[in-house]
Amino acid sequence: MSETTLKEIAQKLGISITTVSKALKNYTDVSPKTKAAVIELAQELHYYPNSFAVNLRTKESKTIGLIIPTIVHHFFSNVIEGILEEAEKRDYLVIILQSNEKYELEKKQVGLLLNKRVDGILISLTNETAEFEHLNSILEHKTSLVLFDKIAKIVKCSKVIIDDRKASYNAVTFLIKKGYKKIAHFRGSYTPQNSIDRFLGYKKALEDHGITYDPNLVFLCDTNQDLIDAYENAKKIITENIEVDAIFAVSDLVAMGAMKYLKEAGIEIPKQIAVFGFSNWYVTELISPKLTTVDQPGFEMGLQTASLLFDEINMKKKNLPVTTKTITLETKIIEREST
Amino acid sequence: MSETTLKEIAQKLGISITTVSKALKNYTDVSPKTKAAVIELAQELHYYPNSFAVNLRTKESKTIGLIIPTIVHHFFSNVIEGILEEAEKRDYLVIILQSNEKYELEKKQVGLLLNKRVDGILISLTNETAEFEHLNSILEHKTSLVLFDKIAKIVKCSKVIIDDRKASYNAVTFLIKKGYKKIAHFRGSYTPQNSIDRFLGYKKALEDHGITYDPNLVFLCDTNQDLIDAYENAKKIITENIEVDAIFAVSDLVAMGAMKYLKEAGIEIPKQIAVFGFSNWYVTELISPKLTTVDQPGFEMGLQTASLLFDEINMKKKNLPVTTKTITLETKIIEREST
DNA sequence: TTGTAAGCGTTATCAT
DNA sequence: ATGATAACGCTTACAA
Repeated sequence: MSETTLKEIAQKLGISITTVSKALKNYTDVSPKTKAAVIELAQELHYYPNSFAVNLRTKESKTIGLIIPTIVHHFFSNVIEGILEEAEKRDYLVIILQSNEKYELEKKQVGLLLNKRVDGILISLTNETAEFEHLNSILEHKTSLVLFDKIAKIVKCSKVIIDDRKASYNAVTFLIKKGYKKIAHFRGSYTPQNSIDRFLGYKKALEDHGITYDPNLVFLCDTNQDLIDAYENAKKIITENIEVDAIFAVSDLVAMGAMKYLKEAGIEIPKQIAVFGFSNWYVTELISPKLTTVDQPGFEMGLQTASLLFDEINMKKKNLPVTTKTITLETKIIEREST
Repeated sequence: MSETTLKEIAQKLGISITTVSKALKNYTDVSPKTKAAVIELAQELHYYPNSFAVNLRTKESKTIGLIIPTIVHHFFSNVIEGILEEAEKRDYLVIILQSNEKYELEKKQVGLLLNKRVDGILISLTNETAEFEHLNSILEHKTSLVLFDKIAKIVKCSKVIIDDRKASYNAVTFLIKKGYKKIAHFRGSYTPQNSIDRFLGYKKALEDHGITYDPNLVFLCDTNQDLIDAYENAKKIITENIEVDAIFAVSDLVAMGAMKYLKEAGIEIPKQIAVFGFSNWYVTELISPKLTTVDQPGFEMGLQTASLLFDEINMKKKNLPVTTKTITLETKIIEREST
């Protein structure tokens, strides 16, 4: 049973391929009679267009590519869900690639997607990414590009982000207003902008509220075992008797790593030390004490990112000028028991 | 800057398209001189083949499709990672679709992938899926298919699974050997085979060890809020004073939902009630007490599933007969603090 | 209303 | 060693 083609239908009906094609696409210039006949036979033979041929003709694949640092990650997997939902709505398929936080891999994957001739690309950059020719090459290929969450400001494309600095500023301000004075920060790697911004927000909040910033209260959790880094840093605080009454963590996982040690060491949370996370992973509600955190709208980010991309693809198709925009999503503090 | 084509290179070099094509593909019947010239110019013009045309010619897309119930799920996201890793190794791209546990959606998505003419399809079925024509239609299209984790035994294709019944049997036997006698089971929905098998393993283990099976000790956690179901069921056990000294849960999340209530109610785990999970989600090590669970090798399952598919695709390409196989992955008990 | 024919960019067959 | 030509299956001016 070979695949049915337009040609086959045309032959069986004794008409031209053109007419068959038109009949199936609701062209006005086909008689109702032939149209009906074509449609009937097409259904009978289970005809469906050969997408390879359509792609070649129309020069579009109705497919987009997504490059993401890690899939096994509460925030990113939510973003993926949002992207898939929007793509489904728009009749697009999504090719997903995991860059594994490796710049070289990300670069290679951009190449793969360009080769595949996807209609657009969505990327959240790796922590290593510091050069951007691969992104610019996407633009040069006239392929639409939208960056999200981990972005590069210099690249001239649309972006969807949260205001990490502000979110972090608000979180720390919240702690200060609650009376905490010795607030440590468990920060992420030095390169990604999010991590930098969250640190900056932390610092600014302290300064704005008359607390002198103390670099010794900033602890690095930057390996891919950040959870363990956090555990060790908490241990350091306790064993070295560093004076700390609250910890503001760069992520929920880091917060949980810290809490794990604190609980094991018999430290009461938040009485002795408060802990503040970042992301609002649903697990943070399952642990005790429930973690206070910043809600980072992953699903919504996915939705908006994809939406922006599809809008841009459509504009380009109509030869209309595309303007890049940056959407900043709102975050909010979820107060629970750990602060 | 339009895309470079073979034609363009041929014209610039004053040779035929055929020769250019051959030169770029290491055919033996091209003189070293022209070959060198072609390759040089191709590089200069950043030539890369138009995949749409290649697809049409070769009738393959070097792309596979993956349909999965939920992405935001510790086990499934690990499977995805495994699949992507294997696909990368074999130079394939992966289109991912989320069926959201909806049979109708799964069915539609199979259609989308078939339309897209992917070279193969990977599916973990939804809990609702009870009819299989859509899967058989994949086979009729001569498209390779591999089912994993949530499979349908009747469908004639390769499969990768774990032995849920055995894993569950072993888990419950472990509890019995530890001296627990009133073992409750927090089970999953009635339809999916995994859920049924885990229940059956539970029941068999009791019977084989002289404990009469008591249906009143089986609690259903089947909504998409299974975590909350578990919480409520645990509450029921405590408030209604149901005699239980251990809970064997169908998943880690369900186990955590139960633990959440038990901890809130001041029940000591495992002293008063032990809790046993299923999957070995990394979070189970982060909570206290650390959860005893069954290690379910998600990443490995992804690797094997994809590998099976690619092998099958290759066999088909060579017109060799394909034999379907079922791989059963080993699970093991991870003993921690909750039992 | 219907059909002819060109073209999308490759690959493969068969001559030269 | 090189090239002419057909074919993959579809879309779309343009004719009839």
